[in-house]
Amino acid sequence: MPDRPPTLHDVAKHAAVSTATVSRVVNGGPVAEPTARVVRDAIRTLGYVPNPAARGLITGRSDVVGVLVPDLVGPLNAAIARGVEDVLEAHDKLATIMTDHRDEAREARRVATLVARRVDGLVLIGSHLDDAHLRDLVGDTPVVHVGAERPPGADGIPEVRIDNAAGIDAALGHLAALGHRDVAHLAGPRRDGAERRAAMHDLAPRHGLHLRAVVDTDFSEESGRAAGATLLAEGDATAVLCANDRVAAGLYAAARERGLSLPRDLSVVGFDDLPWSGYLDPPLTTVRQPGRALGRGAAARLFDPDAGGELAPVTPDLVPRGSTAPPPH
Amino acid sequence: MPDRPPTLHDVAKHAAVSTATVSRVVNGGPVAEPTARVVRDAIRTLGYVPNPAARGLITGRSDVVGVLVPDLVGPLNAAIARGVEDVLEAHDKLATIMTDHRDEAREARRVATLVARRVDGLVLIGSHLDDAHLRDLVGDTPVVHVGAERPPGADGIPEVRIDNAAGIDAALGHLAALGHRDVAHLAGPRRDGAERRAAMHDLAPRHGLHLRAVVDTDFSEESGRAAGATLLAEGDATAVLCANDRVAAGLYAAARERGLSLPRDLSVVGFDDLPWSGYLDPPLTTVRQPGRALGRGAAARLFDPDAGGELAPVTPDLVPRGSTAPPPH
DNA sequence: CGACAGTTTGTAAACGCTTGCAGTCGTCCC
DNA sequence: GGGACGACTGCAAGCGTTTACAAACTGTCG
Repeated sequence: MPDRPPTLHDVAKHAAVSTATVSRVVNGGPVAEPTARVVRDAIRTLGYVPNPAARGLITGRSDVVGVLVPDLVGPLNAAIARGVEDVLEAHDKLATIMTDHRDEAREARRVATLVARRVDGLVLIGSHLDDAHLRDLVGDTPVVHVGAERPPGADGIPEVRIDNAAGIDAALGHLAALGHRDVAHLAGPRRDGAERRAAMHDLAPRHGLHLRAVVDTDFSEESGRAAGATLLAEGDATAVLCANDRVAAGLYAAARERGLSLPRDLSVVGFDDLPWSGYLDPPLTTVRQPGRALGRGAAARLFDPDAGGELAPVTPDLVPRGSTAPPPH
Repeated sequence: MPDRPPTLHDVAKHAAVSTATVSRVVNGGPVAEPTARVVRDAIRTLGYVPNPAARGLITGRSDVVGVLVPDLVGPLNAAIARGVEDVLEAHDKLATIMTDHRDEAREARRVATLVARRVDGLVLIGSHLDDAHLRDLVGDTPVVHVGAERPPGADGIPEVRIDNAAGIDAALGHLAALGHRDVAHLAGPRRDGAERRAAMHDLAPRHGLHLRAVVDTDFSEESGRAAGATLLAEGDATAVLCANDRVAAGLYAAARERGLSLPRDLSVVGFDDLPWSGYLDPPLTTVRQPGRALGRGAAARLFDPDAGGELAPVTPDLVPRGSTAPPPH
């Protein structure tokens, strides 16, 4: 191994040409074939590898994009990161992943670090930062949000989201196919909750389903248990579509308390596909957040010049497991 | 936002000093307080942020370390990455995480990419590369392995591993405390398997436990089922310590087939704490791989100048769950 | 045969920063 | 009072690239 990695100069000297020529060979500039051959040989024998830092100094691009992930424990965020990496790899760029931005200040600091490093773009997953602050931090570095719960009208920074309606649609189709006619919904708050609820109202009829009841939750398991108890007391739905998996877990508890057996007496569908959803008893049929596709979409957005606003939402898919079955009777 | 981020020159002009002085202020060189104040003000009003690429060109350091992770799906690798990040953050460095190096060629390419970027160090998790090839790729970039299954004697590149004996010791202590006297072991292959098996032989007596049987597996669930069936046929142990969680899951199956109820008839302990281990029925008591500590150890190693070889192994901890209970009778 | 377009190559000036060296002061000591 | 010494500061030379710009050819065409 060379003590000091070879530089453009070394190659130039070795090939008896100017550094400009070597640079052109490396970056595909106009250079006569014989010369190019000599240079390529020199590069090979010296084991020359361009130093991206120097190039970046001039071009202004670092070929790195920063990814901020709240955590990597669940498969969803990991999958998103993975999707981002997919497209970065295709563009010969690198991802710098930072995790665990617990609070806004911490996250802001990290964004600043990344911007200082002149990243070519930023993918923010589940960000806390409001648009104004963010804009201020990043200057004109391209940014994309993934799955941040932001107000619907927040403009400026593009965002990749899933198509909640499509997810609900898939779940309803599944239930209809099993023979259900009467469904209920444990709804959630904020934007995702609202969209899912709206989709229930819109789409249930199209599957020939009757939406018998909607009870609110705050997305937590406990609220799911409480809302589930309320729902089950009415007892005229054979299937419940939950706003997320946590709520579904709460509904499991409520059903157990009532002495119901799942999925014999009641079918349950979740939303998100959390890591443990497949290990519930019975394993939860749920709508999976398509993490990798989300990540791909976000990264693609970074390179696409076309203007801001919303991106085409990504379609989630249904994961049929043991919590759904034909209705009783 | 400025069209072009301010440079050292801009600050120097604004503060009426030379760029050298500004640089010294930024990096804590010797500069008189009044001057420093003026410069600091200029930096603040201009919003100057040093460009690490330029610095790196000169100093040779990029303040980035590369982390190669096979995947981010399980909590273990994510935790390792997190641990690495912990210590990097303390050193004002950044982690560049690349995932999914499925095969050796792909991994080699990624290592090369990272080295070309002049990373300050490399943390390789579960690497496929053999030492010679790796050495060749990285030149004198510091490298640390985490949890690679390499031959025990492989020298040169430091490696962080867990203390398998300590893990076994904790598990045995747990079983002894519950009142068990007769234990068995479903052993695994390779280095980890061998160490765990050796620890069983060494340590069981010290806990007053009698190691009644050892059956081999290949770390797979199916081999665990088969080996488990063999083991249960003998039936003189009240607790089985499995080489890993997969094997333990196999043993669950074997026990079920035999009509045994866990943990009433048999206590089972796993090793690794896979994502689903807590969702088995009963939830598996297991020895958890301390991912974050592993990551911390690895990263710390990167900065420590002290010489190669093995690192102090990291102690795993026991996660008591539902698969262990006092022995029957 | 000279001008002209094209092609290929080299020259040199950036890019934003660090750092060895040398200069400029003001002090201290004998 | 003069030299030595320190403490600051500026000058300028890099670091490894890219990239206008210009130079040097090769043919081509009139």
